[in-house]
Amino acid sequence: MEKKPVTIKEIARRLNISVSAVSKALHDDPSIGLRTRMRVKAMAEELKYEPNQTAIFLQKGRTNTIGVIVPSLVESFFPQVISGIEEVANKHNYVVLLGQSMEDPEREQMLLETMKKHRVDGILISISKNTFQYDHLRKVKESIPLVFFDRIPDMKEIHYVACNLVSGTVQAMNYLLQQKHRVIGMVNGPEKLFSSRERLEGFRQALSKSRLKYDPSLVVNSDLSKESVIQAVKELLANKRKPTALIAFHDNAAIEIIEYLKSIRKDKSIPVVSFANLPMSSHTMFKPAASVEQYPYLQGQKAMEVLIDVLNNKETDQGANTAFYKIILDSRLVLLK
Amino acid sequence: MEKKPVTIKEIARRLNISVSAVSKALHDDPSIGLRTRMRVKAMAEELKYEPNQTAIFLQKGRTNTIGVIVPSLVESFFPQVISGIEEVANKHNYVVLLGQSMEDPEREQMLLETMKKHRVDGILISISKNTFQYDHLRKVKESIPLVFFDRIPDMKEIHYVACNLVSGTVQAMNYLLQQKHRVIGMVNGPEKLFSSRERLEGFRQALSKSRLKYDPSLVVNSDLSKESVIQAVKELLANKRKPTALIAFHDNAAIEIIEYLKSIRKDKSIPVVSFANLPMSSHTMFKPAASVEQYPYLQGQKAMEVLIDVLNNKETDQGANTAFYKIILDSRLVLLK
DNA sequence: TTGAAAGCGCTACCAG
DNA sequence: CTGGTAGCGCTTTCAA
Repeated sequence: MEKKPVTIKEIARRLNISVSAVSKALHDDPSIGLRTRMRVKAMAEELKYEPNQTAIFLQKGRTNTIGVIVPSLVESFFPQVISGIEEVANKHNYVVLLGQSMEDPEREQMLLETMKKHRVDGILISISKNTFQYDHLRKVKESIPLVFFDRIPDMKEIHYVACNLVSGTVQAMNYLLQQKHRVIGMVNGPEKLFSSRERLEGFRQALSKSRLKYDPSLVVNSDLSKESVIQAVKELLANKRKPTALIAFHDNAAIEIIEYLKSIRKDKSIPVVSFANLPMSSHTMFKPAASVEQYPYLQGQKAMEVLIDVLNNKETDQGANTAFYKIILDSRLVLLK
Repeated sequence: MEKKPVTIKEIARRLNISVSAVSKALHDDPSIGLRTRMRVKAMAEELKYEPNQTAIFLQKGRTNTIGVIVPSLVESFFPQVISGIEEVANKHNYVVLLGQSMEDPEREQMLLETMKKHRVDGILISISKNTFQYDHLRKVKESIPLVFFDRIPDMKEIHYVACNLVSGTVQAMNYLLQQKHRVIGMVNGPEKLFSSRERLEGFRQALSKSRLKYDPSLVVNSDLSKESVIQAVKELLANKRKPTALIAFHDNAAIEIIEYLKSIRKDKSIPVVSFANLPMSSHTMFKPAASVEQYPYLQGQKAMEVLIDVLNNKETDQGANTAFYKIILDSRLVLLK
């Protein structure tokens, strides 16, 4: 099941020419005579020669490999992002090294280091929801181009692509406000998460545009576990101003919330709007009334494009590059039939 | 954002010793005096030396990287397999190069070749549902250890791990037979798919054990697209012996089927049993009555373990290894509440 | 038009 | 205990 691979040297030996000639011939270097070029190609073909990439990697100092770190593939948002990444990566001759952090900052750090060791040319990462300390990210950023997507750390001087959740949240709020809801509650994510803060910002903006006042007790943070989400709902329902509509952090949370509301027979009265992390085609029971689409596939494509750009500029520029990509896609509220 | 990396040679130069001494010191080679070993380590630390894996890869002839090819990450079965793979891969210091074939045999071939170029140590693959021609697989198998999982090609002399779908199908049938169904229809997958044939086999075995005769017109193949699945259902319902229960190829198909049956108001009368490819926790409307669990995570773990074994034996054995792993996990029918 | 040689960074073998 | 030295397979000047 294994054969010793043919090398350029072997071809040279058989043809009684030098390795450098072979190398050049294989690359169609004009300085090599057509005749020998042909002979080399023929021999390469015959011997089924395949260049040893690892040697080329060493020589070129690049691996044509990019690392992708996601919190978890189980959240179906990320497979879609990865598909987008893969599409443009392959088109540009890059290959994808995958790692799941499992929402564990230590694993995240370990993955970053492993990928660095493997000399990936760049890394695309969506940080774990428990990552609040960014030293490991900063450290890696010193030596490898990093592009963040979807879950962005609160750092300066980084490249990232994400959805504009502020406007998404505003849209979600407006939808509910239009339906005459005046007391809207929000089950948010971890307080330190960038995207949680964006949601909060949208929440406040929408209220102020409608000349309603912001009541902090109507926004409850959760760690997105089922228990914590339901706990948050309980708190909201116990509020003196009881909300008549809810905004959930994402579809998974929304589903838990709706299931819970149904179980306590509040389903009819309280619509829930959320942020998409599921392919909403799936015929879910406990479906939210509307969801903010975040275009995972597009995010993946964009992130990879950014990385490729950074990689290309790195070759050209000498060091001190101070331009950082901040690509912000517009999210869009989708009503679910 | 980029620094020129420290090499072993640099450390040697600064310490006025040889590179080989440094290399050995770093590896705690006992032949190096404690004193110099310490000095080397200290210097390495100070300079933040990190070994260049690509050089080591070239030298060692292995990359500690394994390729994983799945049809698509969107089918949530595969992310779970990958998680299993990743778990044991990381434990053994391997890293995962990912590729999605998108059910396209040409892309599948392209991915195999790319991974081969990148000199992965081995490949885990679940073939696309349109792959009926195995030349590309055979070719790669010549030079790189291949382990198949879940979707197995009809080839000799391969390693694979899969679920025993025959017994799973028998269980599913028995479940329906116990409920006094005597005319059971099956919406199967592509005829050439190994797993389709296993389902068919289970279908027939169950019937014969119950002393019922097998009626070929009650099994209809589909390509698993929504249209094709619904077409299959229509055919079955139009059969002279109209089935009173159905077995679907997998949950996705089951959902389409149930949705269709509801739309034509047959829902109550026809239970549907399927094979799990969804995390069934998801609160689906149109849920099948029962589903055959296929343990994706476990399959991933086992497949990776097999590969590691093959890899280790390869080092030891000289060529002619004739033992092939065929790991068959038992599937189990799970009733959905 | 071709070849020799240096070197990418590291390991390993063999003398001292 | 330590240091040359010879590669791993390939690219790339620089001479010839």
